[in-house]
Amino acid sequence: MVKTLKHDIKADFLLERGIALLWSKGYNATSVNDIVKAAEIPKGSFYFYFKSKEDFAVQAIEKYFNDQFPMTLEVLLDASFSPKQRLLNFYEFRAEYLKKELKNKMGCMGCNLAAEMAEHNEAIRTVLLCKGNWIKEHITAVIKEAQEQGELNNETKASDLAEFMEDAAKGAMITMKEMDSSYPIDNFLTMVQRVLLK
Amino acid sequence: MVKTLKHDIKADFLLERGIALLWSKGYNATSVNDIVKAAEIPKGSFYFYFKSKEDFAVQAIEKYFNDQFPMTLEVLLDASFSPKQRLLNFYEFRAEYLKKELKNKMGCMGCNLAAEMAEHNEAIRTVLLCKGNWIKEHITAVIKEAQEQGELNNETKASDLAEFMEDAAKGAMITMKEMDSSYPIDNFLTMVQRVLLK
DNA sequence: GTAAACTAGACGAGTGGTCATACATTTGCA
DNA sequence: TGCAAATGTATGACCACTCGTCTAGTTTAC
Repeated sequence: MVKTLKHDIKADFLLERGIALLWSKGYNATSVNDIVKAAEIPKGSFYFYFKSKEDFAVQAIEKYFNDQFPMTLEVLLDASFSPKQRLLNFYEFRAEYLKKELKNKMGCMGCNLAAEMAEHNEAIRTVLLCKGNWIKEHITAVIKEAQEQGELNNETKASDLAEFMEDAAKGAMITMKEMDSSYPIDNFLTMVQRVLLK
Repeated sequence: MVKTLKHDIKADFLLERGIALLWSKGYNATSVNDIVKAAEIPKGSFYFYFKSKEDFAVQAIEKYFNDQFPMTLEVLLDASFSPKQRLLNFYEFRAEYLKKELKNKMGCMGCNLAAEMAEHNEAIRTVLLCKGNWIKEHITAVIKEAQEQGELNNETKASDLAEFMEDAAKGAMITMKEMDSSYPIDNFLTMVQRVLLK
């Protein structure tokens, strides 16, 4: 089977519909039936486009990060702001998105799937790890810039600070779901502004 | 059905066996079959002890927190240390447990289940929220003590700091699973010591 | 003898995945 | 240029199995 353009366009459409389900319900609660119903294709077609449900999930995670992150990356790299201000803008932008678009409900798909699947599925763990590192590298680079310019002290290694902020954001997103409130992410943002990037 | 002592003991035993499964595999990947096999009881008996799988999960979460937290609470309230030192001991104790007992693999059951279930199951969301608040209240109280004694500055509201540290810990536990490494929780601990509780 | 404690087994619905078959489009060659 | 062969795309019935739940019944204890 050779991958044609048409094939890729339709596979991408299935991924788009499936991401919404995986994001909200997780891996095990999303069935292949759910996905084909959401995409309005017959069941049999699913296995023409994807090797397995696991293969679908791996590709869905890749697409999720490739589609979502560049939008926030623009904010992180916007040359009209100083490095430190770009970091603050970046986290504020993401917090607004979580609150407005997702209504405190869905959090981050990567984080949800990591909690559910990382221990028992190597393929999914690996792609999540890879995409997470990609994001942290970008954040680390901007922290380094800010440190070099004296905007931030360099008591903390840039990559450690990036890791800590990303982890704190993950936790806040989970508690948002638990509380059904924006308080955890608002609190995270305040702490980033007042303590971590002061 | 009247709840006898014998009944409760056996139900508790089922919960104990089930917690190990829920903790590691999550709600949807743990079947009633898995639970009765692990507890070596006939399948039919499950519904003698529990109303439903959801009811089982709610009780399992309650037992999980009631069994796990008191152990760490002792560290948090140990009168032979100052409030600030107790907070540091508390997080260090938990980090050691995650690394040694759980080998970076399983994280916190509450956090895992929140990520998987909070959006779609009110009963589970509610019990997780309630138990999470219970823990945060204890932490908040010790932070307040430390602030009153001048060990910590009171720029940050005690409950906000407690929330932030708990969220950061949750995120670190998820990344631990993702990376299969203790780095995120070690990094969390360092940041708590050097930045948050300095 | 009787009530409470317990359980076997089956229910219907759903699971991820397969496959023979059909139609559509592109290709190679006469 | 014509047309068959090859390839790409689409389909839903069907597989063996598992799911959570329940009823009808057996076993146990007093």
